[in-house]
Amino acid sequence: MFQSRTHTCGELRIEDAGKKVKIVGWMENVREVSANLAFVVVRDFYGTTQAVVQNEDMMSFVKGITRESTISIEGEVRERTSKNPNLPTGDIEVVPEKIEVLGRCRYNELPFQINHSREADEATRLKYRYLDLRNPEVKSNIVLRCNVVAALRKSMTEHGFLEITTPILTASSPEGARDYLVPARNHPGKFYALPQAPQQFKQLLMTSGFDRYFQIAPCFRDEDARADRSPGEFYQLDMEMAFANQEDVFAVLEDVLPPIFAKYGKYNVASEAPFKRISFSDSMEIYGSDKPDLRIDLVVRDATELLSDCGFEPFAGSTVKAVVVPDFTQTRKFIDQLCADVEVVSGNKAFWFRLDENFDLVGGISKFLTERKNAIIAALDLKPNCFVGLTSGKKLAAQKTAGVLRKMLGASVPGHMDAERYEFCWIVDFPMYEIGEESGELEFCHNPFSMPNGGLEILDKVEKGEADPLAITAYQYDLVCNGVELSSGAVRNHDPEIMIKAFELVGLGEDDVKAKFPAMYNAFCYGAPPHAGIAPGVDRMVMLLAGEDSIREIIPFPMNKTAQDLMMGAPSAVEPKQLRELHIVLDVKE
RNA sequence: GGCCCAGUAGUUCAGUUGGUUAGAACGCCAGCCUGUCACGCUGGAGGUCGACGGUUCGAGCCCGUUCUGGGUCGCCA
Repeated sequence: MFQSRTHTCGELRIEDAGKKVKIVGWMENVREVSANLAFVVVRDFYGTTQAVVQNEDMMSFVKGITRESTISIEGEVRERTSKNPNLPTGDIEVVPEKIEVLGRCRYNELPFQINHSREADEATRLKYRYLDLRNPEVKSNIVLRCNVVAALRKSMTEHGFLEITTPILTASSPEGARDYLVPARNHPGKFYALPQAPQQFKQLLMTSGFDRYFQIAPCFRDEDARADRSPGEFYQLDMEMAFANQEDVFAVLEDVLPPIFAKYGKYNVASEAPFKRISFSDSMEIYGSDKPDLRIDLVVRDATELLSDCGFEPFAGSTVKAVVVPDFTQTRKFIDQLCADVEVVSGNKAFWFRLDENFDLVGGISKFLTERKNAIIAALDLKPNCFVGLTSGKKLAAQKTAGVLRKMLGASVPGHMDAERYEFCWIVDFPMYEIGEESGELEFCHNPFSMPNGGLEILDKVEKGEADPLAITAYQYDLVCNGVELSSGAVRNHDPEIMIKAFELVGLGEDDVKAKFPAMYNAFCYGAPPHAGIAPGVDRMVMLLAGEDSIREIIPFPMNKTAQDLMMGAPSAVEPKQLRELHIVLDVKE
């Protein structure tokens, strides 16, 4: 039987000298200094400890052990004659009396070197994720994730929220993303769906009288991945509050998140309550994005009236946006690269000019501007050595391109970004409706569950032609941190009458509401509380805190971009018998 | 589905205008080394240059197709 260790590989100190100990772990390295002197490095979850081998029998035994085998070492702790101040255990070493191999690593060569696994090819890392995770650097992100989740749970519970789990096998939802479907063996031809979010369940909990709900909820969406979006599955800190409005929800997260960000984040400064509130339309106008990075002090200015008729062809009849950077000393090469990068990311061109130290407009498109030089200087408030980046196009395209330009300038021109902090803001007053690009018809902008600002009254006005449906905003909000959309939430529409009216405006009716959301509609007909909620993405939160650029770095067993688990071999073919039981006939084209 | 980037030793990469036997570092193997800690020194093994086709006297390099991976747009109530 395996006898337990007395100490971990991270805890022995100079005070332990003289003690008989047993340590266990992975044999990370053997430094063979001579024929009868070698240093063996043992690594476990907690750290590394050095053992020193000084007799020839033990030397030859150690030489026969492959790296990354698990071993146990029993012996005496002693003070090192040459200490290593860079290691917590660097003052001591273990002199082994007995070394035992617990689990032999059968390979001399690993797919990658454990301590350099982050440099290895990503597909290889994912296939051998259990080895990748042996790397303390990789492991630390998972530990961080555990700590953050535990802190979120604790804080939410302290705020009076109950953690309630909701079904994983549920009904397919007609709106939103593509569902993951699960065939129902006992119901031929029918399917469960994995939840895209516990949205309807949490709203039902509100109608059942649970006042404050939360859940670290797994969510499943069959959509394509991104660097910050894991394919298939992800986790949300899902929460909902009864008899609550937008500000009530804001107050909870403004209380819960900053201490956790400050404690566990790579940067230990987080904005405090209240977070800045920015309307969707202001955010698009000032920052060129609905997820502004407020660490950047640059803003987007409107220059349509000033420049659209200046004679420069791309500006004619277009919206023109400007980003002004004072004290600009970057080279022409830098500017050309910047414009090229903006075009790659946004798909639209960026233009520029400068005001030099002699008060002359120079570079870029300046020759189109000389006639109205004074007006431009006054309107954009230009000082010598100002750089002006310009974008144009339809309003939304000009805004978004300017947003990309702003972000790149902020990140690359020194002095415009205080990067080492977490800067939160709320984006509020999202439009309720939009004209669908494909259909050309009025459609819900986000989801149909949100309460319109103005309630039944404003919807009635739209119906009578007295109000513009595109001007209606919803009590719908995003939480943004450092340019990352952490969360969407809303005050929900709990009134069946308003719900039906909201649907009628997009050409649907009561029957559609009942058909699409039967449980919620019926439940709301039995007396529902006004309620509101939000669901910050746990993965993205941890990614921000860890300072990682890829979401896969903070997920224990991530899938690759095409939603495959290379380690487990998922998705995989199944036995014909399984398919028969599920009443499934495959129709796969080669 | 569109676009961009990458694919050369176990790993990370270099490879000039198309020209002899495709290199380096780390890792691996062997030897040396009595205080290493990214130990050091010497030597060695290790390659379907992602695949297929084309151009050429000659292709890792040029052209075409394709596969794989990543990024991005679409998509993500």
